[in-house]
Amino acid sequence: MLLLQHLSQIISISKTLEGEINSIAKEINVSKNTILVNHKERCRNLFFIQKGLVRGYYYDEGKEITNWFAQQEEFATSFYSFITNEPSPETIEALEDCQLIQISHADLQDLYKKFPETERIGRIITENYYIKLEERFLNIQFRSAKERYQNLLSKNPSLLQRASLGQIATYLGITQETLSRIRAEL
Amino acid sequence: MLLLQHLSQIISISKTLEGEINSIAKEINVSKNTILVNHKERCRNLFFIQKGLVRGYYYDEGKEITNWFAQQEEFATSFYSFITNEPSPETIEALEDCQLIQISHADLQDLYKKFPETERIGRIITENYYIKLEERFLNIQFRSAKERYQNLLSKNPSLLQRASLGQIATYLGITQETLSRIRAEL
DNA sequence: GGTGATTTTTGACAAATGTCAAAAAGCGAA
DNA sequence: TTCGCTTTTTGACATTTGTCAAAAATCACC
Repeated sequence: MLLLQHLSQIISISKTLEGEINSIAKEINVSKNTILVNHKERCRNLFFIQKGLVRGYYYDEGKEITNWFAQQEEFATSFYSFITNEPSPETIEALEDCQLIQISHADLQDLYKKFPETERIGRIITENYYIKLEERFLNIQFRSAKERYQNLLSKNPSLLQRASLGQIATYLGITQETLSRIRAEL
Repeated sequence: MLLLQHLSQIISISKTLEGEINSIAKEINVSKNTILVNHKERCRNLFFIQKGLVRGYYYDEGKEITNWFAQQEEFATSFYSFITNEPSPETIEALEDCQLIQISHADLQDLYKKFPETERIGRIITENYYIKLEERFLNIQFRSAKERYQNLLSKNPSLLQRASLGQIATYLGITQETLSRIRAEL
C-alpha cells in the first residue's frame, strides 16, 4: 500500500502498527466529479491519494475558488473542519477517477492513543504541510499573477493538463480571463 | 511559568516533564529592536513570548515585508528554517522589550524522544498554527485591502498601537500609502 | 461526424492598488 | 524648546487585475 510506504519514510513502521493501519485504512475508488466532502458538512475523514487528483474549493460570491489541489501521495481533507470539528468551509471533489485511502478522525485518534509514535508522524506531516502553505502564502503576497503562473508551470506542469483553466486561475488567486491573457502573451 | 500553563492546556504535564521543560527552557529578556534571528542564518531556536511583541519579516526588493507578528502566549520562530535546518528567509526582531523563553531545536528533539507525549503537543500546536495561517491566506486572497484592515482592527486592535503603520501595511499585503488612505476615509 | 454544452479567449472598460515625490506630523535627544 | 530624524499623509499618475459580454475553440455524447 502506497500509504504505508509513504509513512515509513517518516518513521519505521512495526508489523503490529502496519496491521493496525491496514485495519483502519479503507481503500475506496471514486469516479471523476465525486464530491468527497460537502461544503457546510463536517469533514471527519482524512484521504490519502494513491492515484488521481482532488481539489478543495470555496464559494465566494457564488463562484468556486480553488483552495488546493492534491495528487498522488498527498493527503486531502478539509483541514480546518477535520481539526476543529466545525462544518467544512470547503467542498472537496475528485477531478479524476481516484483510488483513495480513507481514515476516519475517530480511528486516527485511536491510533494516536494506541501507538504514540504515530503522533510523531502526525506532527511531521503537519509541519511539512505548514511549510508548503507558507510558501504559497508568500507566493501570492509577493509575486505577480504572471510569476505565480510560471512558478506553477515549472513546479507542477502536469496540473495544467489535468485541471481546467478556471480551476487553476482561482487557485492562483486570479480570474480566468487574466490567466488566459497571461498564457496568450507567453 | 506562562509556557507551562500554556502547554498544560493541551495535555497534562507530569512533574517529571515539568522539570525537564524547565531545564531546557531558557528565560531571556531582550530589549526593543533586538534581532533574534538574522535573515540567511539558520534559526535553531523556538521562542515563546511571555511578554512583548515580535515580528518576522522578509526582504523583497530591498523592502521589509512583515510576515507575522507574535505576542504574549504565542510562539515565534522562523518556522521554515527551524524545521528544515535551512537558512532563514526571514529576520525576527523584537518590537518591544520582551521576556522570552528560548528552546533550542536539539533540546526539543531530545524532549520529543524522552517524553513521547510531547509529540502530541507539537502536533496540536502545529495544527493550530496551520489553521491560523490558512485563515490568513484566505483573507489575503479573498478580501480587499480595506476589509483586511478592518478585520485586523477588530481582531487585534492593540497591534495598531504597538507596531508602525509600515509594518502593519506590509503584513496586510499592501503599501503604507494605501493603508494610510484606507484609514483616512474611515 | 454532428451538435449542444462547456471551456477558453478576446475586447472594452472599470476598479483597486502601487509608485514616486513631497509635505506634514510626531517624537526623541540635547 | 528646538533640531533632526522618522513616520505618516497627500497628490498625481501608472500599472495590474477585475468585470461583463461576446466570440471562438474544445469536448462529450448521440
